[in-house]
Amino acid sequence: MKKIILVDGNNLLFRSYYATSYSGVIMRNSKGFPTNGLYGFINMMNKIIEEEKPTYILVAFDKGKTFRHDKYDSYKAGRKEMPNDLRVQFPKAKEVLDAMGIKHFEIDNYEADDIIGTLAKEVDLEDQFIATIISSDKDLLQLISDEVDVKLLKTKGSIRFNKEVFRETYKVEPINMIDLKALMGDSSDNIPGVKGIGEKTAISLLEKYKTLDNLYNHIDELTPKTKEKLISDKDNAYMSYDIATIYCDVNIPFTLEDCNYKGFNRDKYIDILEELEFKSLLKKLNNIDNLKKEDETINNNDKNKEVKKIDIKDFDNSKEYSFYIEMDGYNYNDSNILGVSFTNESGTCFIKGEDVSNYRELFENDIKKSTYDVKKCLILLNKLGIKLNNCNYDTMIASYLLDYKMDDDITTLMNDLGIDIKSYEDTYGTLKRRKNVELEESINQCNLKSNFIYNTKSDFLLKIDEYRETKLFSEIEMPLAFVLADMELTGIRVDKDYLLKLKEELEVKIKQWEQDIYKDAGCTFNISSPKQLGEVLFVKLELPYPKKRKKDETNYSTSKDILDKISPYHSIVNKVLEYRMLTKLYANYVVGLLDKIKEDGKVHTIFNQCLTRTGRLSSTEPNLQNIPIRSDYSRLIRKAFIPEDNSIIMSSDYSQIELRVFASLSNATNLINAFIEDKDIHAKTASDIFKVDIKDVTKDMRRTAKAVNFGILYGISSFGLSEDLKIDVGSAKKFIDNYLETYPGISDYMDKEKKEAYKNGYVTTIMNRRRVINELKSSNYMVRSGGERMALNTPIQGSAADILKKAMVDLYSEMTKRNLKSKILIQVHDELVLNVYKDELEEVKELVRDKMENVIKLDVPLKVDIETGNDWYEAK
DNA sequence: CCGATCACG
DNA sequence: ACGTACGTGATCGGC
Repeated sequence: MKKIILVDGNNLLFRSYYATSYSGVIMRNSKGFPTNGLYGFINMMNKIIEEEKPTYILVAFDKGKTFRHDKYDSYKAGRKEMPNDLRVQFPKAKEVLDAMGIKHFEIDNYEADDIIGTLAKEVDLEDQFIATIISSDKDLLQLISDEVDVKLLKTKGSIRFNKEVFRETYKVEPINMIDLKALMGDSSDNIPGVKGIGEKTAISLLEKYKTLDNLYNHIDELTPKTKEKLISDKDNAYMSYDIATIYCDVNIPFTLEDCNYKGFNRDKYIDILEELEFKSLLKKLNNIDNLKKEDETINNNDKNKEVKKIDIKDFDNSKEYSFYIEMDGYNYNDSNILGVSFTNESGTCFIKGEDVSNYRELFENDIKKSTYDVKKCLILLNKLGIKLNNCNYDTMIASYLLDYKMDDDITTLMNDLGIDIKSYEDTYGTLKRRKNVELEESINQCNLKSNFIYNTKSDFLLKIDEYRETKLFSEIEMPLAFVLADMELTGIRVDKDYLLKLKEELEVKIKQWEQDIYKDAGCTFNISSPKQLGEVLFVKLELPYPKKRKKDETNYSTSKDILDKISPYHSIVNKVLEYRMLTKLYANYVVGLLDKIKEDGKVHTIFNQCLTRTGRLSSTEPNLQNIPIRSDYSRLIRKAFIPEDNSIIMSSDYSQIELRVFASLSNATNLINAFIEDKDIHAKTASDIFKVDIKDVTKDMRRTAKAVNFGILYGISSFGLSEDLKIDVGSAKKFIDNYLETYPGISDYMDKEKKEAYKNGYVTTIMNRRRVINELKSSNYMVRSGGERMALNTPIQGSAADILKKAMVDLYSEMTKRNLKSKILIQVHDELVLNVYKDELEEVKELVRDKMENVIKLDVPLKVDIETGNDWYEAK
């Protein structure tokens, strides 16, 4: 049996284009030719060839709009014109295919679908071939048959649909995909479908009635609502049916046999890659060559050519090595070790999770080690009572500092560097649907990962050095991972009874508000649904909508600032606001938090050290960085966070750290002096810009000045400030101009910062943390100005993050050295929360102040405010 | 699964 | 003439 791969070329190029040009940033070669679509396209074609190993392959393209659709003007009108930057990439794509030795075809007035459909039918009719169709368009699923399956591309990975899988998913035959699309529509293809009918409803309808025609024949059996929808959109349904139907009768001037694939024209392929300047692809090509050479000497039957497998008995643990721990879940707090691979210069070996305890020596000895996500390792090993010594290199942290595209799955980085390996999710399945994985595959992947860590270490370290981030890496981020691991393991105690009491109290209050709101509205509805709420407020109660609505906008925004504006017109509005606050508190901070309390009566958050673009940490499960404080009632949640026995909670937060950093970076003398004199900075700013004595600054003036100060940190715009202060743009602009006149140097600083960012393509913080800002290259004004604001804000937010991170490392190291029982528990961007034993109170307080205030020497002093209490509420 | 909303710095 | 502040995470409704 011969297998032919049918690829939807338009679909592939479209996808790649939009996948890599988000925010309007277009990747180009040095001649300005747009290449973003092609990059993904070529990668995808390579992946197809590797995975499918086709002997027959064809890529189909659209040519002109299909005449069948001409009668539907509205359909045509709704289809967006192809951006020019994308259009010009099509001819190149075809050149690439020629160089790759892949046949491609297009024909006047037909779409790629139709060509694929015709060939799929041909495959059905003869008995030499079977076919696999590759696209992300579900429409093509209608072509599935005994001989034809579809590999449906998803954002992450792909799903292979054959008849059985299709039936299981959609409960109908593949050909009824057309009926399905007729009902549910497809926004990406401008197929309207029937309004108000989504995938779920459409499937359940077709499960019973099979086809669109039959459904309309039995329309009286349906619920009144559905019936009405179907009747009012009948024309659209049938038009959608027409559009979704793939035409399978194209005149094709070649045979399936003509699609034989014989491999690349290497020289031509390299030429094109060079022209497009796809260095990583060229490098990959090179690597493959090298691998092939190595392959013959090392291992000639294994798929993972570069790994030299050795037995654990033969592993020499006296020389530097890397290790990779594969776990059995997604969150290391609820997972265990599945297996570990170790790599040194002589090869890679693997041990199973259940054997790890027998090899504790491999973690606890003094030999230099490397890994990926050392914090994860520390916590997984801790469950087995195993320590980790001398692990001073973490590929995750290194790649984060080098601003690679990465996440907590090492395979993202590996793929990015051209190594072919399935993602964790592709291998082990999703949290809900786990896959059975052969031990062999697990071992191979784990080996590859460990091998990768070992082999890339020196390159990464060199690059870190080149970026002048060595100090940041070795003295801040690496040690910080150990601090964070300790904080996560320690956890924070939560008063469960208190939360349960609050829960009951909230349930009563929420019910009361609910009834009250229904009474005001004259009907019951889901208050939490912005759609229904908008309907009640602005249609039923006819409250004035205070904002211009864009045409074709169907929903009213019911956000807080809108509701604040209309609250004078009806008593219901404030009730809704109150209801919102209470339900938020209930779901997010009472029930949500209760769910996260472990058997030890504590919550153990996970701090993500390698996520934010600015260098800050983030916190999840639960997020302890957004516990309420701004409103009196909500902040009562903080009473639930309590100390250990014989301890108190201590909170130490930097006063105005970002503004201080900004003053220092921008060299604004007036601002610097204000901090040196330890003045109320917002009041001082107010007195400066309103030109009044500081004693005469009113509350309102101070509030305005505060907003301007914040605006400066965010990369101010007069519009943004006017929104925040609810004043007109003209006055906002005046405030800003005034500010910039009052503090000379700031304007120059911001210009300089932007210029540097444009020149380099990135910005840096005081510790040389780097953020690449591709938005600056955009031709889109909005995207570009967004980039400028990032360029202005990142050095400030990022430097402040650097400072607290270093303070944490310094503080932790001293606390450990002194053998203190007290612990750092939480970091909230400019604040540390500690559990402090009463007998250590004075010592810790002094230590915290010293380490935080003297962590770095700036042109302005750093200042912390320290509070203590019997819970987090009191310590503020 | 995404957008809206809102919690924090 | 653009349509707007920087950085996060959790929950909900509605497809």
